[in-house]
Amino acid sequence: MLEDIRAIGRQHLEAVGAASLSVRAVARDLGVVSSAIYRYVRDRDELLTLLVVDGYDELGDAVDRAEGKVARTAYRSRFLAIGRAVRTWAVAEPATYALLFGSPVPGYHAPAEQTTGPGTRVVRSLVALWVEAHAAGAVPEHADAPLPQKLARDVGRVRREVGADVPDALVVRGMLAWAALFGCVSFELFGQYGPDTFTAPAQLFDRQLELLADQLGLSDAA
Amino acid sequence: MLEDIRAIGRQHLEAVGAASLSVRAVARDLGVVSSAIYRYVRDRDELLTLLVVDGYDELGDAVDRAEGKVARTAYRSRFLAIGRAVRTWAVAEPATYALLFGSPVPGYHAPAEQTTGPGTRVVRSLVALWVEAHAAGAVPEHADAPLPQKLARDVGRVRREVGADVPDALVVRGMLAWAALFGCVSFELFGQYGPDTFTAPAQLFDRQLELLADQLGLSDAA
DNA sequence: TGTACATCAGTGAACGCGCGTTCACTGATGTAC
DNA sequence: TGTACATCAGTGAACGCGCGTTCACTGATGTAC
Repeated sequence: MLEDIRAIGRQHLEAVGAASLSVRAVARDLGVVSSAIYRYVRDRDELLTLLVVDGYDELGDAVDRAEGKVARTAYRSRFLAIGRAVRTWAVAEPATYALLFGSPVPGYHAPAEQTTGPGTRVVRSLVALWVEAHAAGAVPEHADAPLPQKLARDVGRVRREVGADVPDALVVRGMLAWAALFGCVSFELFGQYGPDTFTAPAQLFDRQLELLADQLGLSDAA
Repeated sequence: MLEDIRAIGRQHLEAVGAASLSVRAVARDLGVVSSAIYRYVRDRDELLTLLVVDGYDELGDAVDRAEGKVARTAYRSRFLAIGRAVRTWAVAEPATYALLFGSPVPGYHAPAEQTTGPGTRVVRSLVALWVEAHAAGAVPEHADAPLPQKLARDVGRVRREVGADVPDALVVRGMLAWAALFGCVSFELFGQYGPDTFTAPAQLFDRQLELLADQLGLSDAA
């Protein structure tokens, strides 16, 4: 039943968007009276949380699966695999992607306890990849200028939080790659390129990914 | 009056988001009966369009102003100025930014005639910058692999549309920089970095911009 | 095998709400003579 | 200066709608003896 709610919630997300997602409409499509939903879900917000967590997990699974097909030490290929998996999943589930990475839903605040775990799977995969690549010497030492004080402190905190023992420059370049990766996906999905501009968006994205890998200096062999 | 509608519409956008923007609520805050709005605006959709166009224009103005303070031939600085102006405006107007660059509003389709002009101002500024920089030799010839066929055709069409006589590699790198720039802004504004992660997001963004400029090989002097 | 009972998924009516949009209207303002 | 008229911004009632949430309820299912 919860499974059905999730599935139909997804469909409605696709049809009307998160802000207009309605308990009653989901119930209707479930063939059940609207109040019945409240047996499974406290709130409209909890329904949204369900979809958020579900989405993050699906994305995380897709990324793990794609990454699993590549040799652990093929760092550059792993990065490309992760990126492509993100895009592929996003194209298949645009509404859920929008829920996770688009504009925040006004009035809804994802509960951190349920959400941060699944919500950080992709970035944790990326961090693990960079840490391993750095340890293996598959990423060069970047001669970037030292960071301004505040940023250095922030980056230090981030490094400690994720337990990543890599240089500042790599953290910053990693964050750029991460944000840029999702930026490319969002641009495509949210229609920023305009209609009919790209007949082969996957090819464009692939190139963008390669450039991001270049920017990190990521190579496959150690 | 239209001016007041715009201003209050903006406030509501901030408060409740585009999907829940309501003609009645705007009228209420205007101190006017709800039907009065229809004297100025055909539709709820036209109200949204008003805000979209207004937002694009404000952003475009901000970008132009920032770019104007930098010497035309200081290509790298011009790029940084554009990027910073985008972020600054977005931070000041997060809801309008979300309307323009976040998830599409379900059920609303921006009318191309009114929207594409203002909506492409930033990217046209970027393209102009790259074309000039390339002509001046302030951007290197990138030794990127040739594009796959479909992408090459797409890129060719884009180049023709915008009248930019630059190599394929620069077009692709430019599109990455464009998407990445907005990706960084969206990540910050949409809360992807998590709360309290960056005390100095502007410094992070600045670094990301520099890296994007590096990736293009943009330099100031010709 | 048969009865008594508890559980609990789903019902249906009701609450109070805000929404977009229409329509005939009022009444102040400004123009023409 | 004074009157007649047109314009048109704003009114207020009404339409039909869907929403989230509550609450006492029904009735099938499963368990205990």
